[in-house]
Amino acid sequence: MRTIDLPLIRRSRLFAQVAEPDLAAMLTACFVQTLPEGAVLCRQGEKAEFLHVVLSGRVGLFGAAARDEALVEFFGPGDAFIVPAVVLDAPYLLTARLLDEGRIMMWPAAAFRAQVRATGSLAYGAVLLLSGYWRTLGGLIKDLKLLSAIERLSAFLLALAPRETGPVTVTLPGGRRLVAGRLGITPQSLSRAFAALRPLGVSGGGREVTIVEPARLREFVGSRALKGT
Amino acid sequence: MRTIDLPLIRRSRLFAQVAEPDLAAMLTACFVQTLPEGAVLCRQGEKAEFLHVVLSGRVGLFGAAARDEALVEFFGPGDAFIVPAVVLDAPYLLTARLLDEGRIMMWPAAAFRAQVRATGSLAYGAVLLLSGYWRTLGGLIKDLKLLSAIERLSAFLLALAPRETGPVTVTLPGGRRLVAGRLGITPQSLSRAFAALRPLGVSGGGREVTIVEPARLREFVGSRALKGT
DNA sequence: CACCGGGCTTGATTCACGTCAAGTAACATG
DNA sequence: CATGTTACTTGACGTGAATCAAGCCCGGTG
Repeated sequence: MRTIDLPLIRRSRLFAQVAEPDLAAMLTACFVQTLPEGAVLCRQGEKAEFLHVVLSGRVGLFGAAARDEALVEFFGPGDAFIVPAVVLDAPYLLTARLLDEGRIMMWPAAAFRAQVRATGSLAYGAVLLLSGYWRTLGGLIKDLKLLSAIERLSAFLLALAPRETGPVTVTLPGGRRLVAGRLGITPQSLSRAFAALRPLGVSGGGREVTIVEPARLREFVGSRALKGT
Repeated sequence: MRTIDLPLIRRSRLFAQVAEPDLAAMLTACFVQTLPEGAVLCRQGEKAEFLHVVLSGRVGLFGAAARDEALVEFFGPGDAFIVPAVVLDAPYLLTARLLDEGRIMMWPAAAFRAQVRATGSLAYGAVLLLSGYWRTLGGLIKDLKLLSAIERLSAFLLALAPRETGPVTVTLPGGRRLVAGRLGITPQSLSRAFAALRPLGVSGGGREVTIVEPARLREFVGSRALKGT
């Protein structure tokens, strides 16, 4: 555990309410690893052994099936994922893989379970974290069931853009292949979706995409999709 | 609050770890309502005002879009839903509607937020509850992205069936329209999906469906879809 | 009994997206 | 400089599911 990691750990929502001495005590059981891109942190079907907290880099959660796999969600610094598998002491539902090189804090499952049960402030942090994730997944399901591929891409781009009216340039979180997985479509379809959005002022080179007029895009997806919200 | 409700409340995972005197104190802020089928408990986009705990009946969470809406998940007795919106003090992401007549406990949002922050055992219960829900949604997304409609129906039926080998009769949680929404397809497609499964030993009258040989169905969905789990 | 309305099924057609297959561009490697 | 290699785009074609449109079955009502 390097001292350089501490501020990153502190910043996680999981620890926001934990008092300083408690935090120090908790972390004695943990260790930090630097891992390369592509490293697998946990595998679908295996028993939960560690809670992982992302300190740097990004992690993707994948669901595997016969031939292909789908990205379910991804996480960045400050996120603690697979909390559910750990607290319920259940097998991992998904496979986690590093999308970049990154530093990951490992927290032995049994120790974490005991801490959550014993420390109210940690449990509260977990509630906040899980609440955010639940909303993310709920929104994802809504999108998958109700929106077309093009609409989902629009919504995705808008979510990436800061709430502005002028032209914005957003950076895609990874290659197009990854984005396609997140949207639940193939890379080819993603390409077509980008082409379909070009007339609406979405010009995309490589990993950078600029939206000429977010309002227009917002109106497009809004009119076709969301009523409330 | 009727005394008849207490055992139901106790049974909820949310309160599993809460000591008896604490529980009594918490419940002073709550009240219980009997509501008819179709009653709307909360509406997408509105600010969270109550946490709802289902005591009897079933509740569906729907996402609304321009013309249609999709069922995201449903809940039964013991479930406390929209915890995330309440603890984050954020607008509801989804609309909740009663699928049957049912008794619902209402817990004012501010009071619940304060209790979760103050009472570790309640926060721990919330962590368990949310963990379960996260896994449900994660599985749902995996299914939506990787499985065909027929495969999703198979998996859904198998999840309803007790872990048996012999012929099983399962009861659908509501009309076919509802099931179709849950699976992310139209009622017509559901009908066709049932027809497609008939050769595999799935005979469906009305709301009861009997599976002649669960193992065969399991093999069907397994071979085509899930590798690990 | 005739009548009607809602839920389920079935058929014909349409459409979105996946699949297969080239083709292009950027970059590293021999 | 030729050559992979990888990432992205584009086109042609097939398919799964939505849509449109009847029919069917069943319970309620006059």
